[in-house]
Amino acid sequence: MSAQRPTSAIRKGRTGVGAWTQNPEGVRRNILDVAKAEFVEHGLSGARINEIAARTATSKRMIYYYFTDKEGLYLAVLEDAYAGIRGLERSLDLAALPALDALATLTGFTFDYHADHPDFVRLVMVENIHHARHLKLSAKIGMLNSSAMNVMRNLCVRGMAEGVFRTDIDPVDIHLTISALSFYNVSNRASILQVFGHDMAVEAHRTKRRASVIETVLRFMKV
Amino acid sequence: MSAQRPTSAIRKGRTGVGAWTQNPEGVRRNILDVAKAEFVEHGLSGARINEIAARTATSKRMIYYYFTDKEGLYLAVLEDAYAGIRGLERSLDLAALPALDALATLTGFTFDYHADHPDFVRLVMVENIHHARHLKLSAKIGMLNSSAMNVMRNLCVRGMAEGVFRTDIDPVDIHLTISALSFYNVSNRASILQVFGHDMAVEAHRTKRRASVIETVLRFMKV
DNA sequence: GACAAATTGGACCAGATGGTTACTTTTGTC
DNA sequence: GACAAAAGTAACCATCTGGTCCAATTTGTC
Repeated sequence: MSAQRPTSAIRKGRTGVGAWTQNPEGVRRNILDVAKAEFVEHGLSGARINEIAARTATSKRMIYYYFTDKEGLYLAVLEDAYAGIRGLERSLDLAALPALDALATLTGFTFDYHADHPDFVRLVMVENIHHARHLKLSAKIGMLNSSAMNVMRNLCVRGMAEGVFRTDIDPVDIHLTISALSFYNVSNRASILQVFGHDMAVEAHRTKRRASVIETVLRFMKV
Repeated sequence: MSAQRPTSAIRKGRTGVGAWTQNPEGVRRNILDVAKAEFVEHGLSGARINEIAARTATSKRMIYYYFTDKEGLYLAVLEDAYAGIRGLERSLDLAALPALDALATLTGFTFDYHADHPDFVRLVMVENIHHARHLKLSAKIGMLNSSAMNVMRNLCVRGMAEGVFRTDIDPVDIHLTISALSFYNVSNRASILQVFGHDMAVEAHRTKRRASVIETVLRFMKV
């Protein structure tokens, strides 16, 4: 969320004995949080290093000390954001549910994750504006994301075996559908509000939309 | 599309009698085309006025002459892009078709429009990054967009009357679904490619996805 | 031919921007 | 206590950036 003061170290503008504590992780974290907020708000080109430095509990010096340059900082923010989503699907334990319930759960979860993490959505938007150049660059992010597809693939196989899913379904296709329906409300919130006067962040709208998305996915998959 | 030379006027770097012709519309158009390409590629903050000027058949001087400043230029580009989509739905003559066919046609059309106009999609992304601040500002764009919703509303009423649509459907909801499923493939093309190795711009993928989207919408709407 | 609009050319500018340098001090650990 | 890593301070820099100004010429129209 918003940048919090590191638990130790860094009391800006103070020098002398006992003025600060070594806390590399804390400083990194602090910079990362502030930078994320800036990149989310203004995009990669729009974000200002000086501004980030100013909002930080530390200094511009430390940004370059830890992240080399603007691109390095942005990449670190991106990787940090992706780190948050990975493995989350696994915590769902879909295997315990009948395929149809599992699909509904997975869809609802995906919808919620996007709605609850607009920052992540906006970073992905920014990244797409830049043709996913940094995603391409990041070894870290690369492998971790096929896990989501594996979950989907397994679920499809099981649902077909149970006889509750159509057998001509492509896992990639249904994954795209779920992502699209979860992503769009958040990514295009501003233009939807402007054009239709409909704010997707309003609790009632969100709840209704959530149900509708699940319904859409289930109807598509059912035999 | 890409910036074309104006039909008359402007042969860069030439002076003297007969060197150029007055052509306000041509010059405006030329600037607009170049600017659009730049904003689409780099976003609002990332686009460089100097770069735009250089790619233009005319000069930076003329950009400010016609568009006042960067924001003015961007707004003009945005309005121009929206002007392209307006009224297009009306040319479909959905009324001539049974409601189900009309819905399939409208969905396919929306899908195609997005796929064929990635520039438009990217401008909308950029605009959303900026919280649709300029959309808000533009009187021009404001009114024109409710037309799409009217088309949808009429179709819904008719489909329900025909007894082929569910009666508990919200026109806004189905419109969002169609938009989301049309928008996402284009807006997130780069990250989809990166994460799944699946290029939505490949003809075969696009065709398959198109059919799937229509199927999704129809299944959702059918009684 | 007068006059406004269109167009050209290019120098110029102040402030912002990403990034660097140089140097010092403090901390933590062995 | 030695030493490297962590942190701080603050000035500095080259370049870029959006934007302006000046000064002139050409066109089209009435």
